[in-house]
Amino acid sequence: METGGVDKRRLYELLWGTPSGPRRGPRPTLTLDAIARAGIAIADAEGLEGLTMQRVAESLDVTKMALYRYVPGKAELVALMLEAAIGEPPPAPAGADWRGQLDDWTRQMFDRFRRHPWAHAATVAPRVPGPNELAWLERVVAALTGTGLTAGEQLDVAVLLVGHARNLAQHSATGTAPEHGREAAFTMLVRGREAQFPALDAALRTIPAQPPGDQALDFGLARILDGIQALIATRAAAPA
Amino acid sequence: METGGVDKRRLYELLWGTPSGPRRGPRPTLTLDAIARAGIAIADAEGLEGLTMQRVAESLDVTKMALYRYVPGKAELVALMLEAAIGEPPPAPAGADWRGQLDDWTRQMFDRFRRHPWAHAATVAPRVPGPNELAWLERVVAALTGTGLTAGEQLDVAVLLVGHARNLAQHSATGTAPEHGREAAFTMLVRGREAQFPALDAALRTIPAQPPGDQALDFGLARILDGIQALIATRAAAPA
DNA sequence: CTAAAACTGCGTCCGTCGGATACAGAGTAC
DNA sequence: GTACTCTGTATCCGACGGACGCAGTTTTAG
Repeated sequence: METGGVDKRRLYELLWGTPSGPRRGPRPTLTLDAIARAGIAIADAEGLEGLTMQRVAESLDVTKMALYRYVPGKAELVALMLEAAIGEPPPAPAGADWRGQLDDWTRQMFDRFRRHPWAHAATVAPRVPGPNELAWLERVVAALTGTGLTAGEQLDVAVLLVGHARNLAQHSATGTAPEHGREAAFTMLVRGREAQFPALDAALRTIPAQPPGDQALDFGLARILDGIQALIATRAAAPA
Repeated sequence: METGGVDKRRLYELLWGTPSGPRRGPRPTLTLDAIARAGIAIADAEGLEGLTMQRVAESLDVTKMALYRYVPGKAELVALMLEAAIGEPPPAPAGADWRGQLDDWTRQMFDRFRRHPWAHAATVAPRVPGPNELAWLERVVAALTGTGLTAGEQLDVAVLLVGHARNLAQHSATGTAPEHGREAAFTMLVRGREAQFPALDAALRTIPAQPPGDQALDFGLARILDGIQALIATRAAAPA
């Protein structure tokens, strides 16, 4: 049923193509953007499994097959949804150094992913990046320009940060349970198997009540930025 | 079609349950492990979309419905596949400090994810952790015991490292193109839009021929471990 | 002003998927 | 030996993604 394959050429046109001029035939009743937004609304509420061409069409008061006049298939629809859901990057915080900019950047990215939990699954497969996605990347590179990091390292930083934001957004949105933290779930599993997981058991015993929040995001982000800062310091001390 | 929902209670039994004693009726012709391994072989070759109950059954010379005597549904099968594919954690390198242990741990995890590209998609949804998954987590906590990090921080480190390994394994296995690196793909997109992505354009011009390998994994891992090391240093200097 | 051309939206159809259900046979415990 | 229970299978279903062709509508060419 699901082809799974993405029509890369057509998807590139959809993502980067300019709105065409006057065409022949009846006016299209739909817009790519409206379709993408309808899909986003459904996926936000019920996930990618709940996203059906039928449901998208219904929410737009159109037949299912009408959608295929705009989008080659479901895979390309999800790609368009992703580009629209990520949106344009927010303006860089004024007067911030590279660290402040990257910190803000990561938290903004985290927010987008958390608002659209399906986005994680949508970014697992290799994909054609859209204008918005490239604009986000541009922000990272711009923030790191002049720090002494090579271009390859700047891209590596972007990969590192977006990966962290995406990873933690998943943990935050689809937490093991609404009422318990992840520690409670682990404790239940370790109980009675202390011999098998001694270190884990000892650690879980010392854990206090977990304040809800994005503590894991903060922790990882601080470590990553500390590590980058250390590298920049060595580059500044001994420029190549 | 796909229920999407996982039977948590039944899955817990499958993952953690002990092999039952003598039962009545005919001997089962299959094993949970054999089914999981058959599924892994198919998913390794064709991804999760190519994984079908039908195909798994065929490769085991059984009817499709026979599988449902062992596994409640496809979601639980994938969970069992994941647990089997991750496998037991390798022995910790002898005589290594926490950094050496975590470095090795992350690379080993990276290897598992790269060998099974579908594992990333399988770990997007919240899940019931199996014995192997918990054993891997135990290794991280054990390595960090005595460093002054709190239990919560130790778990945060595990989340950070496994996220990085999983993220980079995806980039490595499903690279944008076999012949070009990611930089080549970006360059094609930025070309002609230099005004829109000035920093990215400038960076891409300075990029040398990219030696294939796991450079991005190394870079991010080094930054993360540097950041953790800095935190441990402050804890050692001012113990709470 | 007319006619051809092109494009939209839709109805119908198909193959495949995950899964429910019911049944016949095989093996075990009493 | 007999009753019970578990296995494997055959059949069936609804839902999904997508192909195809038709009819209507709007723009362009003459």
